[in-house]
Amino acid sequence: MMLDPAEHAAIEKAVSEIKIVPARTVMVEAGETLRHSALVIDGLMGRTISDRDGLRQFVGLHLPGDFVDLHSYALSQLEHDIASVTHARVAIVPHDRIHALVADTTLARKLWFATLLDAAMHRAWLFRLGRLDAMGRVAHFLCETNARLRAVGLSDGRRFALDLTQNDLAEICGVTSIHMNRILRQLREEGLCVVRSSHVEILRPDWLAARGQFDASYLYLDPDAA
Amino acid sequence: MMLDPAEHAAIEKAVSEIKIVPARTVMVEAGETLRHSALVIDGLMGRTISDRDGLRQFVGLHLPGDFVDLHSYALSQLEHDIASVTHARVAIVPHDRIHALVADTTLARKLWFATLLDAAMHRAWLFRLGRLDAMGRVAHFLCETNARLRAVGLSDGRRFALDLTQNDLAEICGVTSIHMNRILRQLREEGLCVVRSSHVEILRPDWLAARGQFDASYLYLDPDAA
DNA sequence: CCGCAAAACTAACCTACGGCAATCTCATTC
DNA sequence: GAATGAGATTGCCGTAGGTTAGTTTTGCGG
Repeated sequence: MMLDPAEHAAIEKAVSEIKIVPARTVMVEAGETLRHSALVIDGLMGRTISDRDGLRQFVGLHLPGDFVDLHSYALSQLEHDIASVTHARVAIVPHDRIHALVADTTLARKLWFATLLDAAMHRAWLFRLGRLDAMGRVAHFLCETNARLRAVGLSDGRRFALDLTQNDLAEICGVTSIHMNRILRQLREEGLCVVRSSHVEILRPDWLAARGQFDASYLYLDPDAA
Repeated sequence: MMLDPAEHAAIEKAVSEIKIVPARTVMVEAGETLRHSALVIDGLMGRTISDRDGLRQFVGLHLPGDFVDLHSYALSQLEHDIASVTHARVAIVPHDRIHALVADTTLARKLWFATLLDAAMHRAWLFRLGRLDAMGRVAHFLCETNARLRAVGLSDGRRFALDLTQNDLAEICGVTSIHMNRILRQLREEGLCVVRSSHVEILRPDWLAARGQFDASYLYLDPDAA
């Protein structure tokens, strides 16, 4: 988000509480009225929408450093759930303190920008679900996650830890977990990418990006993160 | 967006130009550097992402009254195209004038809110593509569009004009136009909904909402728009 | 009123993915 | 180290939706 140190400190000071969220726990349910937002410190948090049978579609995945629901500040209630994927720690920032923060117009713009990045990611996900087949979706997602993790120093560009079950991946990519298993096997057998027990290794990054038609520009990362 | 008259006037005064966009014209291409945003006056505008074969996925559809690319103000370049669907008129608002507008913190918050609504709609679209079958997607989209058009007085709750071809609908719902044709025929034959030559008539709104698992809350419309 | 293009529609065939039903492999706990 | 349970894996079969290759309708300019 390119916050300068002063802004960083200001946000840090606005934190009221550090919350521990056990793995696979719904932290916020759709429709709840919220008076604070959450910032991921470590672990993975997800935003999900459930269908009438309780089957979930992920609409976002949040890594350490991400504001999960900054938008709840302006919306005050959300139309989706917020749940932990892994065990996680989040910093709680009360809305009234955000209100004080955004008195600084520059910071206000940066926070706005952060929510716009989320929206850009939503659009990339729409493309993924609308135009790619199952393997393309997985490829696209892995490229995206690799790029994002790399930007926060959690990937070396080929290998990274990612504590998602095949079922989580399925809920992200809009396929069944059985089919996700088949796709992962294919990727493995073809020597392109190994996704196994919370660890991902991309053997042919260029190929994966082509297969998923991935172009990182929507992440608006620093140019140095080649 | 619930702007008060003064705010409305302020935005109107910020318009530099009214632009006519012929039907099916790309107005802004991904990657272009933008110095203004556009507000739809009449017609339909769409936001699309193309795959490598040029096949498009709609990631948003904008009706009269919508800001199409307000987010370009903070992002300055977009990762998707903006194209007219029908013949349209748009009001151009230069970014430097928006900069002046957002000096008013209240208005800044409302514009932020407007971009958050877009994001909420993206998430609903993600749910649509990720969890619904083709008929569910169409049902969901028609319910959404009906609700949105109703909010601006362009639908009576059952019938409305919608100048989309079957191919447009296909690009919105992530299916082929051939399959879209099959779905529309089914809806017609089962007496649920008639979509024909730029006109939609919903015969059984409740059924359609159930079929598409549609819940309008993500549109954050006034409560009176039952 | 004709000619043309775009859109709507149809049919026959094919495949990617879903659904179901097992089985297998771990890691955890007592 | 047996018991438990979550997750991974596999096979089989059914179907929603894609593909290809048309024909028919609609709307529009001349």
